[in-house]
Order: sequence, then structure tokens, then C-alpha cells
Amino acid sequence: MPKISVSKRKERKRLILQAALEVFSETGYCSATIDDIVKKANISKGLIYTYFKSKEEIFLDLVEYWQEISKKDNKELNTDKDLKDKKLSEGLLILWDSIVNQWTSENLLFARIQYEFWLESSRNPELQELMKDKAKASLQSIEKLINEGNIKIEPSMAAAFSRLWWSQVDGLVAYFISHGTTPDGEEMKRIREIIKHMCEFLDKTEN
Amino acid sequence: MPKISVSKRKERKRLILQAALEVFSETGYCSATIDDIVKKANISKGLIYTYFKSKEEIFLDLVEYWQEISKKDNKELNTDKDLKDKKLSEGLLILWDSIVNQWTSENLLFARIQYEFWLESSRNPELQELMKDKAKASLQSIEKLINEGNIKIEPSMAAAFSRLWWSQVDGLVAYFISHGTTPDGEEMKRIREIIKHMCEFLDKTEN
Amino acid sequence: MPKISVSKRKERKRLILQAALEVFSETGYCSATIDDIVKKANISKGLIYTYFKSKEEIFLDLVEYWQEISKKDNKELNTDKDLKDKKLSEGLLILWDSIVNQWTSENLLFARIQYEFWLESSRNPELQELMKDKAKASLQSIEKLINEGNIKIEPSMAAAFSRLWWSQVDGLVAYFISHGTTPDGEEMKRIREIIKHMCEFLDKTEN
Amino acid sequence: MPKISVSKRKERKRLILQAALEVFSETGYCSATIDDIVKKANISKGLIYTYFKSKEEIFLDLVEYWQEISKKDNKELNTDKDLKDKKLSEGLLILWDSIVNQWTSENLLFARIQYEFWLESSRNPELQELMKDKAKASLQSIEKLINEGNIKIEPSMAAAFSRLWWSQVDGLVAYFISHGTTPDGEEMKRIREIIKHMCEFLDKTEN
DNA sequence: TATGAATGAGAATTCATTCAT
DNA sequence: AATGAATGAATTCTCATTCAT
Repeated sequence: MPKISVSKRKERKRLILQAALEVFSETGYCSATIDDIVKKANISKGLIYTYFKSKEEIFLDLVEYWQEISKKDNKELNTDKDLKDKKLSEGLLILWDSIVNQWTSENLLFARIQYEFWLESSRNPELQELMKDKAKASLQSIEKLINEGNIKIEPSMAAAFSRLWWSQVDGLVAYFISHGTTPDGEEMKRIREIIKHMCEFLDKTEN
Repeated sequence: MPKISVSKRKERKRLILQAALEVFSETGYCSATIDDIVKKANISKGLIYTYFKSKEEIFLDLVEYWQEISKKDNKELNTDKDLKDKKLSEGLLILWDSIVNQWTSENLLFARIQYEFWLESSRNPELQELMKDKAKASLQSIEKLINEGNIKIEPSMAAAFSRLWWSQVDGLVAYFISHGTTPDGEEMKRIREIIKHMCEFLDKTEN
Repeated sequence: MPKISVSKRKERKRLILQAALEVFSETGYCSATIDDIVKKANISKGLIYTYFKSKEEIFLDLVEYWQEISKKDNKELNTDKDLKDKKLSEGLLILWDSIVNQWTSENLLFARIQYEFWLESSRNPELQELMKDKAKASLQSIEKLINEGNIKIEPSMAAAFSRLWWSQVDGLVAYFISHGTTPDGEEMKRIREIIKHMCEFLDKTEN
Repeated sequence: MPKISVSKRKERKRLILQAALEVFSETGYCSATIDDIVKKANISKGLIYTYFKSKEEIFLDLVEYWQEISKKDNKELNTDKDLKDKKLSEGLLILWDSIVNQWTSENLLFARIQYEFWLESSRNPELQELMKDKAKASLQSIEKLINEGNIKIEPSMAAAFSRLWWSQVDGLVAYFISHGTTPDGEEMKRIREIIKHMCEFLDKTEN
């Protein structure tokens, strides 16, 4: 019989993870201190060690938290039920628009932590596995969209398209991170045109 | 009056920067220690402080060093004099091929340091300026290629295309970093097809 | 008005002290944690502080508990009513045998805590007083045995003998602690022979 | 080419170990802090970690240092060349006297660290091995004395005697530790008499 | 009473930087 | 110039003790 309920505890764990997400994103995993996190989470230094047994465990658990949040965000994107009735390229463009719309300054935090994870995963096999899973899920969401369309695309081509699609997105995110801002509206419009053209590749590639 | 010649000193500075590049890339800026660097550079701990006044200065100076090396690499790519006589989309594809060919495991080092810089630059305005310059130069190299072609493309569209082009590249690099490997050959072929299609956008977009 | 009866409380206090004895003996006073103790005593962390006001107090109170247990053990030894009718040296040997028989692995616990106390008492005057009392009682039990015998021994010689007698015992206990085992049976037999000889010293030393 | 010579380094290592010996003896291994040691050794906190990689390593290395010192002390005892010409019991008494004479308050430090080691060795197998070796050497020094005498004693009896001899010594040391003082002179004299009697056991036990 | 969550002072260890040689 | 020993501030983590329930 725990003194605080299981749900309270879970709630607080999320609170700490959210604080950790912000701190790690702002400062970087290694530079960030436990002090920073507990201060942001408004708890004492000792308490955090009843939730996580080390700084590294916070980081690793954070991946899962981040994935949950991302999944939720993506679900919001995908629940647009009309997507399936549109031409495939139109559906992809709608998705693209909603992703781009996420790139607000609050989401810079999210963008950074992803790259933080990617960099770390290149040195930490455990993390790498986690990140591969996440990547696979993202890829599959596009593949699914493609495969569910009216046009029959070869699966391997759908996979390649999906990879390239996310590469564009991730590359623009990298720009967003390093410059602190997205390309201006005019430029984004033109980029969208090219993306549109790229998506139309699928319309023509019927298997 | 220095006891070693100016050129010797420059030479050694580069040696240290190369060591730092490797160490920072392998370990990350914050986790890396001065000891790691001096050991790799084969110099004493005290000596490095006659070249750089702090760890941060090494990191900042490294950007310039890294840019030089990158530029040299890019020059090798661009010296293909025939590019201009080809169709624009073909020229871009050739460039793409040569970039992709660089992604060997030795170059993972380079890929990682770039993202290390990008992440840091999002927290360090001085670094951000440096990275913006570098990005601009990369963008312009594509824009120039486009503008020098036979087809007249609106400059702003050339810029947007260039941005998207590099986003793809950077996104694939991110994949390379996080997965430790590039997509397999078959997939890269298919990606190339889509890239080709995307480049052909330009052929049709005469101003 | 206490919610649990005084006797229940005493009973539980002993329970805690027994747990503390085991934990302190296994881990050492300083290394042992309150958590270890409450876990072994099956009570909550908060509760222990209603019985003892600090870790140190537990340790100090433990001395008394340990002395009680020891006394009980010794009583069992001394209740051999025939001792007095034997020759003094024989009586001492019988006592020696019964002490040696106690040195089983379960009693390693007891042996260790004694030395734990002794070491601490060399730094803590309060503890030192407690331990001196205990030592005195042990000494006197032998002195009494000697003085009650038929042979008249000078009191100061009885005291000296008693001291040496316990020194042997304590020294063998130290061996037991540090080696995790007593000398083997054959060796103990030979040691006993020498002890016997030593005890015979008294038979000849009539005042 | 080290900046300080190998011998200077060794010298300082001994200095640190001496400081550690004092601190661990005064405070106990677990309670003692690195700060205490570096303060006593008059060095900075960081420096000690260039000599030892952890507090535990200091403790373990200390065993060796302590054994060296003890060996030196024992050598001084044993170099008494006349021992061999005396009766065995007389030789043992002379040795006993010189050991007892060591028990001055400066040597309380030494006495305590020995018991500190013994207690710890009951929890740490690595340490236990080291301490067993030391014990064996001590035992053998007495056995050798016995075996080199004119009287032929059965080896196993020599071993048992040696064990008991040291038990007495160690038990008196335990008294010394816990009481902070040795028994008074008069008592020691009487103890000596009994010891003498015990040693005479050997004179009569010719094989 | 009883619980165990919460606190924060304190300990070990690391490492950028300085300094004596 | 060059070395690497020396420093000590900063960081992670532990745990005795307190406190709200």
C-alpha cells in the first residue's frame, strides 16, 4: 500500500520526464545536470532517485516518453479520415502540411531531443535499438498510406519513398534546429511545390 | 620570438584540431575530455592551452577546420567540369551520387560532428553564425549549379530547391548516424530514382 | 496513552535490535543503512524513529541487548553445577569446551558484533564504558570460578589469569572472524592441551 | 619522463598511505572521508586520485603498506640473535616482552587498523586472502623459533602452540583497543608468569 | 501509531585549467 | 616551448532524518 497512489506516481514520473526532456533538449544530455532537472520538476534531488536510478536511466526512459508523445502527435495527423479518398500525392501533401505546421518554437524542444537521441544512439547500442524501432514505425506510417491508396506501388518502392520523405522532413528539422527558425513562408511554399512534384512520382509509378 | 616556426605551429594546430574532431565526434563535445584530445594528438596537456584558451575555443575553432576540409571535399565533387554540359537534372544526380559515395564508415566521423555542431549551434549564437555561413555556402553551390544551367530558373525557386536538396541529404545523413549504416544498395537505387524525378522538376520549371 | 501495550512495544524493540544486530554484524555499523534494518525487522522506516532517535542510538542500545543475550548464553555455560566439585583446571577446561562449541557459523554474527563494538568503543567513550562493564563481568565470572575452588589463589593472580584466559578466547575469535572458520579439529585438540597446561598453573599456584 | 621522479612518487604514495592508515584507524574505513585523508596528507583532493583509483583501492593498498611496516617491526624483534641459545621458553618470553613493549599509545593506531582489516576481511574475500597470508607469516615466525630450538617438537604441536600464542597476543591487543590502555604493570607481570608457564609446556613436550 | 515519500547535507569522483619546473 | 603534476569547483548519487497523511 504505497503512500501515494500508483497513478499519482505515474503522473509525477511523467512530470519529471517532461522536465528532463526540456532540460536535455535545452542543454544537451551530458551538459545537463540532475540539479537542473529537479529544479524544473520542482522536486528535491533525492526524490528523483526514487524514480530513476541514474541520470542515464532518465535519458533512456525519456526515449519511451518522447515516443509516446510523438505517437500521439502523429495520431492527430493521421486521423484525418479524408486522406484515403484523395489522390495519394494529395494525401501526402496534407500530411506534409500538418507536419510543417508543428514546427513552432515550442516544438524546437522536440526536434532537438530527437537529434540528441540520434547522436547518442550512434554511441549507445541500447539506445540505437530503441531509435530504430521508432524510425521503423514512422516509415511504416507513410508506407501504409501509400499502400492503402488506389494506386498499386511496389512495396520496396513504397519503402524507399517513405525513407526519402522522412529524410526531407528530418533534414528540414535539422535546419530548424541549427538556424533556430524554419525557412520563411515564401520559401516553404516553393519547397512544398517541389514536394508535391515528388509525391506525384508515386501517382505515375503504378506497379 | 617563438621557439618553433609559425608554420610548424600552424601545422600542429591542425594536428590538434584533427584529433579534436575525431574525439568530439566519437564521444560528443561535452563527454570528450582534454585528456582524450591530447592523447590522440600526442602532445602534453599543458601544451594544448598555448594553442587554445579553453575547451570551448577548440570546439569553435574546429568549425573552421571542419569547414575547410568539407570545402576541399566539395571541391573535389564540383571539379567535374562536364556537369555544365549535362541536363541540369543529370548534373544534380551526378553530384548526388558523389555525395552518397562519401558515406563510408570513415565519414561517419564527419557526419556526426556536423550534427554535433548543429545541436550546439542551437544553444550558442556565435556557433550558429558560423554554421549559417557554412549552410549558405552549401546552398549556393547548388544554386550556382542551377543558375549556370541552360534552363532559367527563378532564383527563389533555385534557393528553395537547393534547400530541399540538402534537406534530403542531411536527413539521410541523420539516418546514417543513428543507424550506423546507410540504407542498402537496392533501396538507395530506388531513392535515387525518386531524387531523379525530383530534379526533373527543374527541367520543367523554366522561368 | 500508547496505542500498543508497553510489553508489545518492548517486544518489538527487541525485534528491531535483533535485526540491527544482524545487519550491523553483516555489514558493519557505518555501511549498514536504516533501510537494511527496517527491511529485516519488517517495519516501516518512520516507525523505527519512534523507538530510537538515531542510528547511533540503535547501535548504543544494541550493546545492552547483546550483553543480555551473551549473559544468557554464559549462564547456560555456568549452570553446570558440577564445576565446583572438579579440580579447578578441569572446571576451566569444561568451560573452555563449551565456549569453543559455540563457535558455529551462526555465531560468527555474534563474534563480529563484539569486535565492531570494541573498535567503535575506542572512538566513543560512552560505548567504551559500556564495554568495560561487560568485560569486567566476563573477567569476574572466571575469577569467581577460581576463587570458589578449593585452591586459594591470590586475587590479583586470579584476575591476571582471567584476563589471559579471555585474551586467548578473544584472539581465537578474531581468527574465527578474519578467516571465517575456526582452526580445524586436530589443531583445536592440541590447543586444548596447551590450555589445559596453562590452567594447571593455577593448581600449583596455591597462595 | 615523469615530471616528478619515480622515487618521489613512491615516497609520496607512502605519505598518503600513512595518512590513510591514521585516518582509517582513527575513524574506521567507512566513516573516514577522502577529505580527511588528503587534509592529513596535505595534498589536494584531485591528486589522490592520480595515486589510487578509489577509496577502496587505498584501503586495499594499505594492507600491503601495513604489512611492510609490521614486517619491519617484527624483524627488529627477531634479530635478537641470542634467542637461539636460550631455552625455548625463555626465547619466547623475550619475544613476548618485546611485543608487549610495542603497545604504546602511538601503536594503538596499528592495533586498530589490524582489527579494521580483520573485520572487513570477513566481508571481503580479496582482503581475506591478504590477511590470511599475513597471519600465516606470523604463525610461521613462532613455529620457526620453536623448530630451531634444541627441543624437538612435533610440527603440528608447534603450529597449535603458535596459534595460541598469537591468540593471546591478539586478545590482549583487543583489550588494548577497547580499553584504550593495556592492563597495568602489575597485572602484566602476572600475565607474564602465566605465559612463562605456558611456554614451559614446550620444554616438556619433547617429541 | 504507522507509513513511506520527501528532503538535503555530505561523500566520492572527475576534469578543465593552472603552474612550477 | 613543453611537461604533466596539482588544484578545486562541480557533479552524481546516497542515506539519515523528517513530515504529511
